[in-house]
Amino acid sequence: MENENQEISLPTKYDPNAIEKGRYDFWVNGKFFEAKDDENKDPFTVVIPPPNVTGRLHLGHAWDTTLQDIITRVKRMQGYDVLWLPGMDHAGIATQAKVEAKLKEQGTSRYDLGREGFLQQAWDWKEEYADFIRQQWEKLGLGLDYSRERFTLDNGLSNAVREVFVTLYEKGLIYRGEYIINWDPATQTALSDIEVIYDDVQGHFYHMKYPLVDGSDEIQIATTRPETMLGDTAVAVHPEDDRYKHLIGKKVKLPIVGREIEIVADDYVDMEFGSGAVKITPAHDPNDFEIGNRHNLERVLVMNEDGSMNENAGKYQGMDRFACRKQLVKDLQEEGVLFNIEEHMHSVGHSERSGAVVEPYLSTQWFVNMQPLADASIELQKGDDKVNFVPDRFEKTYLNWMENIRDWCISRQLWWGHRIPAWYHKETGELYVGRDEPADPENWVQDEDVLDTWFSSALWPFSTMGWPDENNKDYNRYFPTDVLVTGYDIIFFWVSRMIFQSIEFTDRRPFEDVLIHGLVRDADGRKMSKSLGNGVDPMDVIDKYGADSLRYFLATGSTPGQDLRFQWEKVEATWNFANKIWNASRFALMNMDGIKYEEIDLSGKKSLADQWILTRLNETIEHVTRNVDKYEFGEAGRHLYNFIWDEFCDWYIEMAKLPLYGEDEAEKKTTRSILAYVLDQTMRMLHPFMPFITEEIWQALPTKGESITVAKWPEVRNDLHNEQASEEMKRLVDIIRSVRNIRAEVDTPMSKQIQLMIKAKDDEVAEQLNNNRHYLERFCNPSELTIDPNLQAPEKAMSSVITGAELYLPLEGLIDIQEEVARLEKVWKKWDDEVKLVQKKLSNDKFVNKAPEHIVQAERDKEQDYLDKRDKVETRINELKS
RNA sequence: GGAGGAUUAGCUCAGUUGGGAGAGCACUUGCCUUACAAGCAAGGGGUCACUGGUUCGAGCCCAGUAUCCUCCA
Repeated sequence: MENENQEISLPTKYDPNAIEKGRYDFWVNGKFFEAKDDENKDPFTVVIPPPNVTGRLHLGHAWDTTLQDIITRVKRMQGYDVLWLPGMDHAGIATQAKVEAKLKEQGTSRYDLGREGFLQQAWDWKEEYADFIRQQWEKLGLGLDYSRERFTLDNGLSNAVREVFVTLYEKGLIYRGEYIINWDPATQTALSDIEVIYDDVQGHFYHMKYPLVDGSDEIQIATTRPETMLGDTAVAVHPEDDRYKHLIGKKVKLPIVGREIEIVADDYVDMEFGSGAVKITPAHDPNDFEIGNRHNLERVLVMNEDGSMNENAGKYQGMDRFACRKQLVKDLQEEGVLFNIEEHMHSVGHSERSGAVVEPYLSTQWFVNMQPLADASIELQKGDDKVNFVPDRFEKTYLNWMENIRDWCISRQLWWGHRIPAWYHKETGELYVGRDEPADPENWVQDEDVLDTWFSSALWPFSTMGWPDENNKDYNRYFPTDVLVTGYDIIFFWVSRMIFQSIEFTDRRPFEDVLIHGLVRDADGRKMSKSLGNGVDPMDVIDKYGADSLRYFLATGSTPGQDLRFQWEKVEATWNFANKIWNASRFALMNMDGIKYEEIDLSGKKSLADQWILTRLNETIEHVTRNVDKYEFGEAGRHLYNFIWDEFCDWYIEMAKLPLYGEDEAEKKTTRSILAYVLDQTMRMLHPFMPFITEEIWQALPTKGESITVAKWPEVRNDLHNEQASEEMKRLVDIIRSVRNIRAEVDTPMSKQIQLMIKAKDDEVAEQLNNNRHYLERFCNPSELTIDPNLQAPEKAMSSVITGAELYLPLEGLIDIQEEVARLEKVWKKWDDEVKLVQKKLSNDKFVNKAPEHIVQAERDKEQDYLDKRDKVETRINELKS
């Protein structure tokens, strides 16, 4: 007995925490999110961009995954066999840094533990944080297929990585070589080009002079990194530079060091810049390295891997690079070598991970020869099977990078990652690269380095599906994937690399579409960062306003490709929306009288409001479906918002109260049916955006099915469409608004009854209005309601003209004739302006002749309407004046 | 230096094949109407950055200018 009316005791306020609790378990236990391998359905696949196992998810993750969740939930409801594959990334440098920090706190280090011991620690870390991330996915309500969760370091993926490395090596696309790479002295590993962030830094330009060995002259050079002079092996000038032509081939004596180095000619040198002479340090600068190659220069490395100076730095050995710079500058000044220091703004590379100043450093590393792979990627974009970037402008960003591709340094001096499958023979030094270790492992030593994390991420769309086993069921069914969702900040890091690896190894694009979104910024438009302390934890937002509010805000807060500012007020506004939905449903449930799904009957005699809301529902279904298909979630969300709040709540529910509170059982049943039906359909459309509240409401409503997650996506029902009803409804709303307006004008609240007289244009309109006079009675609260085409306008009354009718509100005592005339004159002016505007258009022959027929006709209709209104207002003014 | 984005109401942003500018928040006024006062009703507020061009018609298309922001070199 108590349970029967349980819904009536629903709290008046929407409490997200109460609703969201336990719902995810219901979904996961029901296996609603698992791909079904159902041959009767088309597959639809998305792979999650695997978050780093380093820590918490941020708002960017929440945004990215919400978009994917919306896409996959819609597709699931539209009848696809959906696979949304979850997983995480081992994040080499980032994770290793965290684990090392933890070890340091414990007073130990990776060197104490050894490689095996350290890796065990890292795996423990991974397990802990993987759990943490899954909990966050749960709170966000993501419909992930956990039965297929993958990790970049698991056996299958490691296998794929090895296969790719060895194959590329065998094809000559991976090579080992000595090059200038970006060295991070803090983490002591190589970085790829895109892991270096360039910042403009206020530094100095140090001007020095090197004396010629024969003492005949000196040559001026300048540098921003004076400590590298210790490794100078030449000075270069432009071959055409008349100032220096006579010095080419001569030698200068390197100050401090005492080494004799040659003056070489190279047209790389810019004659206009500085003195026109450049010091050359092949081991510490990429351009100098190239010049060194051309002139067979010695490469003198003066730094250790930790950024301290090495034995080649002479008396500076052991000093940190920056301390050395300071001391060296002092010494050079004393010797008179360094004669000027200039303030200088220049761009300095910093490690994306550690923030340390990156050192261009000579080192032996593994590289991918990118040109052939990039060529194939560019070629792909010329065909029908290209990757569709959304918005498409990002294709240019992508292609531009591919067209200016540089070789990819893939080795990292870390322990946490895929160890490079290369071995060196202990005796002969012979190199062996293979899928398996050498047959006689005791004679070989494996390369110490691991691969760049992105090397494994690049394989994610197919390595997660069982590749390289090309007979794998998932690989055959779910690959290529349908859409990838990610931020524009990792187009180069990840999107590009997935594309070229996929082409190379599967001969297909990895995904049909790439939906690119922006960055989440703070309310002031700044990037969220640890140093600024302006980050917002999505879990805090959820705790306060619920996952549904956060998700709706993220999904509708911007347009594709644009950044998104996080504002608490907006999340709160979304909560208000959820609360509105909650209360509308509460109202419906309270008046449903326990109607069962089977009892829902839309065939009964429908009221104007019924017909209208069903028509609007159709239109909303059309708009939402179309926009969701285009990834225009903002537009889709707005259509839902407006439909639910402005139409369903503000008008339909209010109008439905008439039959619901009345006596006619048939009317009640139809109204209940329509309330249930419209809410059911609306909840389905809103579900991908706000999964929790919609499931809660849907379960409470008379609906059929186990869960809204697997309910069918709404479709337009032509049998429930009625344009005529929409027009009649519009007139009714016009009248009600006009009356409210006049009431406000004369300070007469709704509670006070007024007399309402409506002069309909003709009998037809009069009949329509009469058929719906119960609505006018409810919303206008008239003491007396007259609807008559032949109405005699009363003298003392407020009036209003709408399309097809005139309204009069005799308000003796409240009405000031002069004020009313002044008010009407404003109204007249408004209509007169409209008339002039439209007539100007219509008097333009070019418009009439060239514009489409329906546009011209619409203008003619408007002209009639405005003229009619203006004249009626004019007549009224004259009546009042006389 | 190259590429891209932004510029619309006080603030944050929509505006999708070019056909009379919208939302949320904020503001003003009136309402405790039995779903919701975190609500309801009414209202104020914009030379759509600027200058040209295309067009019968431009917030939208084209060219240029200004300011801001990103990416690449």
